[in-house]
Amino acid sequence: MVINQNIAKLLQDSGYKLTRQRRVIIEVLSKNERPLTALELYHQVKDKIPTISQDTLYRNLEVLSFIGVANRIRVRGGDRFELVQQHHHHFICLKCGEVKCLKGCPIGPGQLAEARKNDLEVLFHNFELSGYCDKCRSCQKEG
Amino acid sequence: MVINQNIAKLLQDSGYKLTRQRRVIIEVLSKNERPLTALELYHQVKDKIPTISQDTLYRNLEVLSFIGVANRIRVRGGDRFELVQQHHHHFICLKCGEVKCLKGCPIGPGQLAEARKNDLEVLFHNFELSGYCDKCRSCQKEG
DNA sequence: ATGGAAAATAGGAATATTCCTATTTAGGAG
DNA sequence: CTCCTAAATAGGAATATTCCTATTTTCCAT
Repeated sequence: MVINQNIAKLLQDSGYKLTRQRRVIIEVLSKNERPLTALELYHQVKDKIPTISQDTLYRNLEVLSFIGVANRIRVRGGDRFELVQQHHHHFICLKCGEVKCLKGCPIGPGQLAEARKNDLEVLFHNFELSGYCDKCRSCQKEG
Repeated sequence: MVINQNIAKLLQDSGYKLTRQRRVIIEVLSKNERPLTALELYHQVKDKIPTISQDTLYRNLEVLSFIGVANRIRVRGGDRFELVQQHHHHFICLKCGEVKCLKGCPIGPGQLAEARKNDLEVLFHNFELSGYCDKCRSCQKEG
C-alpha cells in the first residue's frame, strides 16, 4: 500500500521527515476503521518493523495528531487513535468501553465565545459524549 | 474543616461509603482553586494520611467524578483533577500546559443531536479547547 | 454498643505513557 | 552520489495509571 500523498506532503511541509516508521504507522491506521488502542497499533506495526519501540509509536502519534492527521482519544483504560478522515467527535460507552464516531461537528463560534473573551487563542477543540451505547442500553441492569 | 454536607449526602445516596480517605481527598480538592495533578493531590493527601495508596486516590477520584463531584481533565503529561463547583469546561495551553476554567457551558441539545440520532444514551459530555493562553500568545516564537 | 456483609483500603504487580540519550537516518547541499 | 546536520529511532529508565487480593472499615440491623 502506498501512503496517501496528502499526508506525506503535510508531514514534510510541517518540517517532519517521512520515516519508515511513520509510513507504517499511517498505513496501519488507514487500514482500520475504528479507533485502535496503542497496544493494538503497536502489534500491527511491529509485524512490519519488529524493532520499533513504543516510544516511537507514541511520539509519532503525537506528531500526527499535532498536524491534524490523527486523533488521540483519551479514555480510561487506554487511549485510542484513529486517522482523521473528516473532522468529527466521539461517544464513549461507559459500560463496554467502545468508542463510536459521530458525524459532523456541532462546535461553532458560539461554543468558543467564552475562550475568546478570556483572550485565549483557540487552535483546537475536543468534544466527547459518554453514556450507554445502543447495545448496552438494553441491558443496563446486568453485569 | 468539615466536609460539605451535600457531597456527603451525594456519596451515600449513590451507595458509596464516607471513608476518611474520601473525606480528606474532598477537603484537599476544595482548598485548591485550580485543577491539580494526581501527584500534587497525592502529596497533600499524604500529609494527612501517610499510608494512603495512589490506587485509593485514583479510585476515589474516579468515584467522585462519576457522581459529579469532581472533574478529571485528561491531558498530556498527567491528568488534572478539580472539585466541581459549577458545571464548566476547560482550556489547555499547548505551550505552558496550564489548564484554565471557562465559565458557563455552551453545549445544548443541538450539540447532542447526532448522538441521539444514533440511539446513544448521553449521560455526560466533555468539551475542551486548546491553543495558547494569554501569557503564551505574546511569545509564541520563543522556547 | 455488637456482629456481619459489602465496600473500601494498602501495597505491590501489571499496564500505559513519557523521558532520556547514544546511535542511526532522511533529505538538502555540493 | 557523498557529506553533513537536524531530526528521528531504539531501548531502557522514569512516571502515570490501573489491576489484584488479603485485610480493614463503614454502616445497617440487631
